[in-house]
Amino acid sequence: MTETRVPIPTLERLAIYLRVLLDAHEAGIQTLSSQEVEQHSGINAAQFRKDLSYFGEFGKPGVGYSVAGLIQCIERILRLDAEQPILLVGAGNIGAALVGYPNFQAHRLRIAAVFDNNFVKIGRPFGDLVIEDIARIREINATIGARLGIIAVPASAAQEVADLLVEAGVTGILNFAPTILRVPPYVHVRNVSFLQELAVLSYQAVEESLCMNGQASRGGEDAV
Amino acid sequence: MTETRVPIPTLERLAIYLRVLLDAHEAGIQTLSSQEVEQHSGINAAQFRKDLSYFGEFGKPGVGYSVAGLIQCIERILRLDAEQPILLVGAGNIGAALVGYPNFQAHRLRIAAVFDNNFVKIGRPFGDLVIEDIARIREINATIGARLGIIAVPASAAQEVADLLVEAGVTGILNFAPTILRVPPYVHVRNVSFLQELAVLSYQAVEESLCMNGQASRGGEDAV
DNA sequence: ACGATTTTGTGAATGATTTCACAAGGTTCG
DNA sequence: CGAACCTTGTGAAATCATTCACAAAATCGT
Ligand SMILES: NC(=O)c1ccc[n+]([C@@H]2O[C@H](COP(=O)([O-])OP(=O)(O)OC[C@H]3O[C@@H](n4cnc5c(N)ncnc54)[C@H](O)[C@@H]3O)[C@@H](O)[C@H]2O)c1
Ligand SMILES: NC(=O)c1ccc[n+]([C@@H]2O[C@H](COP(=O)([O-])OP(=O)(O)OC[C@H]3O[C@@H](n4cnc5c(N)ncnc54)[C@H](O)[C@@H]3O)[C@@H](O)[C@H]2O)c1
Repeated sequence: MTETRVPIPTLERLAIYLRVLLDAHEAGIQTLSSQEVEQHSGINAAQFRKDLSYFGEFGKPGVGYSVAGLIQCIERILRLDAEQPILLVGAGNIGAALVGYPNFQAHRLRIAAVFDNNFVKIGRPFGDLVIEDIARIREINATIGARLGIIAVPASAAQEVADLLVEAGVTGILNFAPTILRVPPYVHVRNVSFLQELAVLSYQAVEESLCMNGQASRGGEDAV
Repeated sequence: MTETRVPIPTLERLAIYLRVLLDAHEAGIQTLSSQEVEQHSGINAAQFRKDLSYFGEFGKPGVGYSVAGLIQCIERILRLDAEQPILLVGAGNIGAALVGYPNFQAHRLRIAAVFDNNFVKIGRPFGDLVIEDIARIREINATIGARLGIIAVPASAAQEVADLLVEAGVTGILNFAPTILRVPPYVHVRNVSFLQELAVLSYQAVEESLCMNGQASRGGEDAV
C-alpha cells in the first residue's frame, strides 16, 4: 500500500461494502472472502481488495476478512466510528423525509439541527427537533461543531445557504438543489439530482438513436 | 462522430447541460459558446463539445450553440421531448416528496401512478393521484405504458417490487432502497443513496488517515 | 473581398480506474 | 510434517475518460 490519493469511486464503494458487511454481521456471518463480497455487492473481487489496499491490509490469505473487524476499519476510515452531527437546512419535503429516516442512526450520522428562514416554520417541531432560524446557524454550530451540512432549499436560495454553512464551519455539503455551488477549495460538495438520474434512465430505457447527425443549431430560433 | 457506445458520464452531464441551457433560455440568452457553458456548469469546454459529438454536430464554428436548438436536441437525445410517464412504488416519505415536486414537469417527467401495498393507504389521495394497489401494477401499466419506475419502499421489499416493475414492462428503475437489485440484463438500474453520499463527504470533510496499516482482521471477533 | 478573430469538432496524448494474473501467506487434513 | 488448497495484496496490462491542441468553418469590420 503506497502513498496515493484515494480515488473517489473507491470511497463510494466503501459505503457499499459497509452495507454488505453490516447485513452479513446481522446474519451472524463471521468471515467473508472478497469473492463472497462480490456476490453480495456486484463489485469485482479484485476491485474490493484494491480498494481496501489504499488503507492497509485487512484480510488473511486463505481465510478472508473478519466481518466485525472490517466493519470497524471501514467505519474508522469513513469517520463513522464516532457520531457525526449534520446540519440540515430546509424544512420542506426533502427535509421531512431526511429527519424521519431511521437508517442514519445505524451509520452514526445524526441530523443535529434543522434550519429554515420561514417565520411560520421556525420554532415548530420537526421530527425530534425544533426548527431553528437560519440566522442563528453559526451561533448554533459553535456548540454542535458539525462538519457536514445538507442543503434542501429551493435552488434560488442554495448558494446563499452554502455560504452560511461554510461560514458556520461546514466542510462537506450534500446539495439537493439543482445548482452548481461555488465554495472554497477546501469544501467538498456532492450533488443529489433525481432529475439527472431519471434523465439518464430515460435515455437508457429506450437506447435508440433519434437526434443523430445533421442540421445542427436549427430549433425554433437561430443562432445569430 | 464515429459509432461508439455513449459513456455514462456523458449521459449524466447531458442533464446538467440541459439545466444550464434552460436557465439561459429563461434569461433570454440565444447563443452560448462551449466556453460559456463551462462557466455556468463547471464542466470543461472540450468535454462539453466531445459529449455532444457522440450524437452529432450542433454548433456553428465562430458562433456557438443556439440555446433553443440545443435544448430541443438534448431533450430528444434523453427522450424528454415527449411526456415520459413514471410509476412510483411506495407512498411514504420519499414518495411524498417526489409526487409534490414541481420540477419534474419542466423536464416532461410525470409520475403517472403511485402504488403501495398498505391497505390503509390504498385509495387515499397522494398529490394529484390516488394510491393504487401494487397488485394491479401490471394491469394499470398496460394502459400507461411507462418504461420508468421508482422504488421508494423499504429495502426488504425492494427486490420483490423490482420484479413486479419489470413484469409490468419497466426497463429503467430509480432505486432509493439500500439494496442491490437483480434484474434482467436489458433493465437499467440507478441507485440513489444519501447514506453513501454522506459517507463519502464524512471522509472528505476530515481528510486525514487513521485506520492505516497494521493489524488487520482484529476487531472484536476473529476470523476463523 | 479578405484578413483578423472566434469557436467548433475531433484525433492524439494524457490521466484515471478497473481488471488480470500471480507470488506469497495461511489453512486443512492425512 | 507436508502436500493440496484457498485467498490475499499488488504490480502490470487493459480499459475507460478527460484534456489538449489544431485544422476547418463561420463571422465581422473595413
Ligand atoms: N421534492 C423533491 O422530490 C425534490 C427532488 C429533487 C430535488 N429537489 C430539490 O430539493 C430542494 C428542496 O426541495 P423540497 O421539495 O424539500 O422543497 P420545499 O419547498 O418543500 O422546502 C424548501 C424549504 O426551504 C426553506 N427555505 C427557503 N429559502 C431558505 C433560506 N434562504 N434559508 C433557509 N431555508 C429556506 C423553505 O422555507 C422551505 O421550508 C429544492 O432545491 C428542490 O429543487 C426536491
Ligand atoms: N426517508 C429518507 O430520507 C430516505 C433516505 C435514504 C433512503 N431511503 C430509502 O427509501 C426507501 C423509502 O423510504 P421512506 O422513508 O419513504 O419509507 P416509508 O416507510 O416512509 O415508506 C415506504 C412505503 O412503502 C410501502 N411498501 C412497503 N412494502 C411495499 C410493497 N411490497 N409494495 C408496495 N409498497 C410497499 C409502505 O407501505 C410505505 O408506504 C427506503 O428503502 C429507505 O431506506 C429513505
